[in-house]
Amino acid sequence: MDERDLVILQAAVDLGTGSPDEIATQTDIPKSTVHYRLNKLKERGVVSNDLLNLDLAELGLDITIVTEVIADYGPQYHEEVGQALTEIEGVNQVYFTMGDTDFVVIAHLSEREMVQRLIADYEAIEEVERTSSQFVVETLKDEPNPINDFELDTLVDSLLK
Amino acid sequence: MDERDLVILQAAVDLGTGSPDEIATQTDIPKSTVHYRLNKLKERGVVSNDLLNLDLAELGLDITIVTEVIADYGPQYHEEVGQALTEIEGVNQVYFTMGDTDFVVIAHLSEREMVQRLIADYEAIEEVERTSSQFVVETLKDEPNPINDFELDTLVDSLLK
DNA sequence: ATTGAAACTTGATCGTT
DNA sequence: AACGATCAAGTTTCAAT
Repeated sequence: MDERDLVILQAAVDLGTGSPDEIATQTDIPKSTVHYRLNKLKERGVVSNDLLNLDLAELGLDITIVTEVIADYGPQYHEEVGQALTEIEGVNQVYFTMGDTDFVVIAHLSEREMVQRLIADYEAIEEVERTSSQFVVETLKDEPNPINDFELDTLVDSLLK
Repeated sequence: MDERDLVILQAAVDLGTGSPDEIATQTDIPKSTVHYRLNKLKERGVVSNDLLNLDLAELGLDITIVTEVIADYGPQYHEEVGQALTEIEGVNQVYFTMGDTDFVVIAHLSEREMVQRLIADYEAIEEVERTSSQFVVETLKDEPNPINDFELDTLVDSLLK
């Protein structure tokens, strides 16, 4: 993995595509070179399926944190707090939930030090009252595409409209 | 959305690709028709980015549940329980965590009734001691690709090796 | 809306450096 | 490993239904 791989991956992520042609245009790297590099990355498993599955560990994002966030001041602040949560670097999923907990937030990080920064960022939001974080020791399943768990025709009633 | 759209989407999901050609071969629908249908689905936002981003609400999977699962019998059962959790229909993410909670599980469902089924499935696992579920009222962020939150060059140290 | 066929664009390969 | 040129394969368009 060198700078050139990074340039290619960055372009792929930005463009949301694994097309050698588009990446080549964006980066000014010849498309046969892009093609060659992408193949290497695929062989190594860093990238698969049109770049939309990335191996997080390979990319250094091997720390996952699940955090429950409780906010003050009632429901009218939820949208604002939620928005602030989504903007924190490393935050991947933000769910606004029913019950005592207000938000469940999942983040992927690259280094131990980022964990402190992350929690600090959560707690720096004015309306945040309390957070409770858990380290993920192992990710046992993380399908990019939830629909993979279903045969679509089991959902047929809600779909045929 | 009709049966034909479903056949096309199912093929796309099964094949893991949005290629009109491959879908046409798999389904025996002419590829220009597949192309036409896929464009309509893209216009409507049901599908994007090579079919790997699907609009869950559009697909009827508009209920999300976050569940904490606590298991008995110590760490030697974790792999087995974790495996069982991943196999439950609708379960999308399974994290094995440190702390009092053993697993965090995220599931996407299409109907209220499925929620009871889901919890029952969790609790039917022999070693599961207790579950605590929360409805997701709103998904504020759910990036399929965690790397989108980062400029790759901020991860450069861990990557350049 | 569907389709077969034509036109076009792109991805994959190859040979040279 | 890089890359320009080439070829194979794919996607997109089009005209007719």
